[in-house]
Amino acid sequence: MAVTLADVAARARVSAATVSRVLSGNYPVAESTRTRVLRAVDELEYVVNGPASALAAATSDLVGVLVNDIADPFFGIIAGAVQSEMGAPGGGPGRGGEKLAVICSTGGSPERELMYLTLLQRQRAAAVVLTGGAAEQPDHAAAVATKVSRLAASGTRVVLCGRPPLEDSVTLAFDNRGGARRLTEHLVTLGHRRIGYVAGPSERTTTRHRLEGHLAALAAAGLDEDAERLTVHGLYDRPSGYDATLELLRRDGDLTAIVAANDTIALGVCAALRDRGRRIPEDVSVAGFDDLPFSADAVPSLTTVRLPLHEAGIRAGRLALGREPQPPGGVAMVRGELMARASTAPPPRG
Amino acid sequence: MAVTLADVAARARVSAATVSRVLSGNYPVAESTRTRVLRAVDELEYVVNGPASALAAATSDLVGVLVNDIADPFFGIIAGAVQSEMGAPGGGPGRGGEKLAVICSTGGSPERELMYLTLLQRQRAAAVVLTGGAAEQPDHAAAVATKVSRLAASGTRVVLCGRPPLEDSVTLAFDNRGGARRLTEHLVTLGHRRIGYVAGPSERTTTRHRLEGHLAALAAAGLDEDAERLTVHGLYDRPSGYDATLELLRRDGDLTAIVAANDTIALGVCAALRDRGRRIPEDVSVAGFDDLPFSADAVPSLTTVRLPLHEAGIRAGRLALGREPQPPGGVAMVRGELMARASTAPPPRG
DNA sequence: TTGAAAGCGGTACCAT
DNA sequence: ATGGTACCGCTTTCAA
Repeated sequence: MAVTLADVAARARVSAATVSRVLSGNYPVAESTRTRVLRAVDELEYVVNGPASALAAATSDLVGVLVNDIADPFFGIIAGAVQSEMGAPGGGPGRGGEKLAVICSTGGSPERELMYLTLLQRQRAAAVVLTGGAAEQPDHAAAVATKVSRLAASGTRVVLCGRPPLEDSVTLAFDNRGGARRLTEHLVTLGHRRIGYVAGPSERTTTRHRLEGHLAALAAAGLDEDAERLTVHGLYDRPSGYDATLELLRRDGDLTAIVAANDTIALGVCAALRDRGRRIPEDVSVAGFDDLPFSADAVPSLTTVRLPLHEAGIRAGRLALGREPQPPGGVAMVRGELMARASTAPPPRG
Repeated sequence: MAVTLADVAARARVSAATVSRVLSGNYPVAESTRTRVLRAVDELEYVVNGPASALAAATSDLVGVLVNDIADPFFGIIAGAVQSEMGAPGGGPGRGGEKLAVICSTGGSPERELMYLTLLQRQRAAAVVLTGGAAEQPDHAAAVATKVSRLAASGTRVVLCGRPPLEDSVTLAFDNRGGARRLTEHLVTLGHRRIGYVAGPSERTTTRHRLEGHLAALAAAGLDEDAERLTVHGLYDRPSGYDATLELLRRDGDLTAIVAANDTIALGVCAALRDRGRRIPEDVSVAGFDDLPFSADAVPSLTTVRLPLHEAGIRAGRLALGREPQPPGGVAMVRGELMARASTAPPPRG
């Protein structure tokens, strides 16, 4: 049906083996034959059969990227960066090393995470990048750890991005604890005393780490008495931020600042504050986390921790492709930058 | 190295053929053997070899999804919806029909679009979903059309989503012209006379269609004299919206409304207006397009055309999987809903 | 430098 | 209902 290697070989009057060598380019071939083969490839519009190639070579050029939610720009930026690292231009038939990124949206579900890992194992993926905080249920964590080991054992490189280190893999860890701590410390320095916190789902590592940083800052300032009461958990989405804010205002109408566990939540926080007649930042300061392109518009924050998502994605991609040496200890820490916009600092009322 | 079908067959004391039948589930097998095989699969932690399977069956369970920019929520929503349509839960070893969505970010580049199509052809993808407006350069359009035909010829189903119909494929077309027309008509009805328009890149079909709708509405109201002067082109991103707005204000400082070709642009429009001291919507109304989750926060629009992106993605997925019958004529029109928020209507000054 | 041929791991047709 | 067995298209020794 479709054009095969044999067809090309016949037209170029060489053996299939030679064509294969020309295309993979990792074997010496006479220049004259080489051009002859390439011409045949061109004339026949030959396109390599990926599955056959993967079967014979025991590895495919697929790279899996697991994200919580593909519609969330946070993951979109990382995934896009990973993918951009894969694509060497010039998509001729030759396997110029171009990899294909398979982006899988787990919706935060541990089951789907495992399902996708299995699917990628089935595809004999060259590498897998796992992004986003991990679920903390012990059994699922163990299942994931096992899967990761299986993948690694079958030659799939595994890169963890923004989640706790695991055996048989490299990790790019975000400094969530430190970033969150500096964020709240900054608010405290400005004089805020009643600070609300809108956290993510409690069973995620990212959620816990950011919350720990926040609490550490409060404790250091002796403000941890009300901490628990002024913390509300939700999902990492806008509606949760909205609802959580209403709840916070119910618990303490005199808050002067609200820290959102991420920018998407901060969006909802702002909307709720506006709907309750609070001006931002004159009445209440809002602080965010992450590095979303629209956050500057939507979150007129007093202060923000900007995570270098794009760079992190690029590095994750390089690690996945083995283009970058393993970090010492297998873990590289990625720090967020504290962005304080003093001009929008609100007058603390506390 | 890895566990193979033969291993499972041996352990279950059946032939490889039987194991294959049990796993694909599309052939009668005695219940007793069936359970025996499944147990062996379980005990051996067998995972099908995708490439081998794809080679033998001459089709893979990969579905390609091409988007302009994975970090743009517009495409994220569509891609996520397509993917959710692929994943039947229960990721056991059996090929329960679960497909793997390969999301490819072209960055709007025609070359990369072609490259990814080739890559997907190489993978023998089961289907390909092309989203986003097409480039209008004749040669590229022809190249894409050819590629699509090649793909279709080799058994890959092709679905076009939000782009002009093509041979050998089904199309889900957004009613950009109609939506944009109704948007501007609404502004005109409210009394606006000086309406600016921030368009996307001029070589995209989406851009042209939306602009045509806008111009048609202006022409119908006899307002098309200044239309060209009050139209600025840019990219579909925030910075372009910002810059374009500054340019518009330079050309006519008395605009009472600005229509943005999409919500991302609208974000930039709002930012620029604020930076220039204009209040929204009291001084200037901003209108958007699309259906981004944060647009309600970021774009306090007078009016918006809400495209049902999620539903469109779902339908695209169904069409790609052949779960939905082809629409009559191969083209299904998806209309956007006009969302007018009367309460935020500004007083037209014109 | 090039060719011949043995797999790689399933699938599906043909028997039984 | 099950087994035997040619392929599927490419990669990679091993020879020449």
